[in-house]
Amino acid sequence: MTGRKKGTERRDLILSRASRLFWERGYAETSMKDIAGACGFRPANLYNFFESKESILHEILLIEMNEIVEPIRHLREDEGIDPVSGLRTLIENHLRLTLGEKRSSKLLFDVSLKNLTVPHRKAIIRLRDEYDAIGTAIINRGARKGLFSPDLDVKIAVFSIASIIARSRIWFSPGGKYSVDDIIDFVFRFALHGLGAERKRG
Amino acid sequence: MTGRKKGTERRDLILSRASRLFWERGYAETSMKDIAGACGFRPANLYNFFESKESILHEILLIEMNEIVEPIRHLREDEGIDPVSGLRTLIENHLRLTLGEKRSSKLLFDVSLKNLTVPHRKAIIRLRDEYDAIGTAIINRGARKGLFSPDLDVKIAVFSIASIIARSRIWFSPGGKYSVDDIIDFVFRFALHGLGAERKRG
DNA sequence: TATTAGTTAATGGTCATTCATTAATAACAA
DNA sequence: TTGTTATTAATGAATGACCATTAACTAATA
Repeated sequence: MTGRKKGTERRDLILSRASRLFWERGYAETSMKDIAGACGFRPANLYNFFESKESILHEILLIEMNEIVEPIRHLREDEGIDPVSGLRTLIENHLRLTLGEKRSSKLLFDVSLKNLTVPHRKAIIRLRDEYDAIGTAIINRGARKGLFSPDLDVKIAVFSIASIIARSRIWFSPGGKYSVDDIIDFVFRFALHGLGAERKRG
Repeated sequence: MTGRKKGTERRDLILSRASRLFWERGYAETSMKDIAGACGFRPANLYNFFESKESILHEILLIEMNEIVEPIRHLREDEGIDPVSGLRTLIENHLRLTLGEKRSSKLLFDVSLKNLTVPHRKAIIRLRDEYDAIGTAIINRGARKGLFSPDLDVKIAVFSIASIIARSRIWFSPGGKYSVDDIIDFVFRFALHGLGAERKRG
């Protein structure tokens, strides 16, 4: 009666179901039994595909962090791109991923880093630092061009914008008053003005 | 050999030590043994002062949420107060509490609501809603007076500002490059401009 | 035949909580 | 002041549940 599927297929299934559970309930509150159950098999079988619970978390964070960073990586060095539309791209990409299918009310990234082993944690933090560097580069370029306020601390600005986005998970309810595009428009305008850009209408 | 202290004194000790642990490690990652150990006695003794682990969490959240809301409660109705300085007061009070002594890298509020029983959760959410209502009132008043942009969604604006503050816990490091006052100044300016206030220097 | 998805059962651990008990203090009576 | 009782801080030990992980095994497939 035991069916069989290809290996990578099973890995993907586990990652996807575990991701959903981690986001919904949190890492500590999700058991291997829960994950196995959501996949339709027994806990022990998970160990045929992953070393440990922690390694599942690590792989999920790695994948999702890469999804955030990869589409905007080119914005870091490219001097030709308008800083304002660079900012818009960063915000839009990050928000679409944050409020997309896997929507939930928890903050997996913020909270679960401590559950990782040191090398695993370093790998995730490297990506987070890259995100920060991209945002910093865009804003610095804008400030140099006189588009943004010159005396604003850029590091805190990037943290602030990322915070609004990351935490939108908590209060956003799909099908509610606001669409994802509404949020994108708002956050873009809020950030743009926050950075000191001129307003079109006084 | 068993010493004795007054009851409320012990309750306060437990709340203070548990709060620190919850903020540092998270609720699920903190055991009753940990809390008892931090207080200098055995787990069983905790049940002489609290009904359960969950009730400890609830009381902590209630106290700390009240600390945030109480000092700004009067701003909700008071029409006489300048909206800009009202905004400043809200941000400053919230940030000082967020980055104060109990500084840590976790987001207790955001994450641990699910660990509460329904009535306990409702009590906390009522306070969170009150916070939102205060912020909304201030910004609405400012928009009516022409100080802030008239076509900005006020609800999302309040969420955004609160998100920057709540999440500053994660990246702020005391004794580092920035002081708490630096952060307050930044967030105030960022929010003020984000809301569409005129800038002093173009 | 070799591989591997999947199983059951067991291991050792931790967890929150309860119970019965001890001992120190407070409250009160004589 | 002394003796008595009630209260309560604090304990050790036990309970039952759940946890991540391992080992030994089965069965389908390539």
